[in-house]
Amino acid sequence: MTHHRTKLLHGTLDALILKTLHQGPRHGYAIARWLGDVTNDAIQVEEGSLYPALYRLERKGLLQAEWGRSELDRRAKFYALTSKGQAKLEKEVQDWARFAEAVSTVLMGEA
Amino acid sequence: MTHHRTKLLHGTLDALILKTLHQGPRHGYAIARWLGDVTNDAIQVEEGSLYPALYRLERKGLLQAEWGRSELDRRAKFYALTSKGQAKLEKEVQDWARFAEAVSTVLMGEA
DNA sequence: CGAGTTTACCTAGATCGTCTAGGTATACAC
DNA sequence: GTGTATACCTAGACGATCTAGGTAAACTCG
Repeated sequence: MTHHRTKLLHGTLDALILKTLHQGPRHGYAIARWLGDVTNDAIQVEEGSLYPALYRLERKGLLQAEWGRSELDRRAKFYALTSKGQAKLEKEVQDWARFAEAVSTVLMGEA
Repeated sequence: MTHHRTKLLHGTLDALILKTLHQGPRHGYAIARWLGDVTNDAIQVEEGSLYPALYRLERKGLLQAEWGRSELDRRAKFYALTSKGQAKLEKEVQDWARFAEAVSTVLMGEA
């Protein structure tokens, strides 16, 4: 049904998650939903990508997890950005900006 | 020595190659060099990524290869964009634009 | 009340693209 | 004639995402 439009996500997912949490703690499901919402579904994060990514980030000390209750009163694991995660976010944003500009230069050039 | 700055390349390499060849036939080595040059090395394509990518694209009928001689008189394989490759390029450029805009929206948002 | 849907999480294995790290051969510089 | 740059090739490792399953609880609605 939905189109898995992109292998492009590769390498950017971590940054997207970190940025989402920069607004404050959120549980996993909400992160994916939010990313889809604000990008008009240009970014669709599958759960099989999402949860492993969250563990990875937690294991690296970039996120801190805590069990709680969602807005709808279901059990949910809330993730918060650590200071290490904040630093990582800044670096990744820079990398992205540089890379995206480079790719755009090439792809959008009239040539 | 050089920094392999990015897993971000994932998924965009095909488009970058196609676009490079949109300017006219080039041999593999020259494609990688040109991408590095015009992007100030923000995009660095390793040979171990480059050649497999070229085969992939050729196998799919997006490129056509022909042996010849380089500017420096060494044997070199020149790749040219096919019409199928041209069409693919256009689609990939669109996909990139959409995706990059979405990522930028998220990452650059003040939030 | 009970069936179906949504929320929310989890995970093994497949897939696929890139990178590492080797290798060959030729041309030119010195 | 030794070293460097050009130009290509490839096996295997690696790593991130996706597929496709699964669980459990809460709400919806007849």
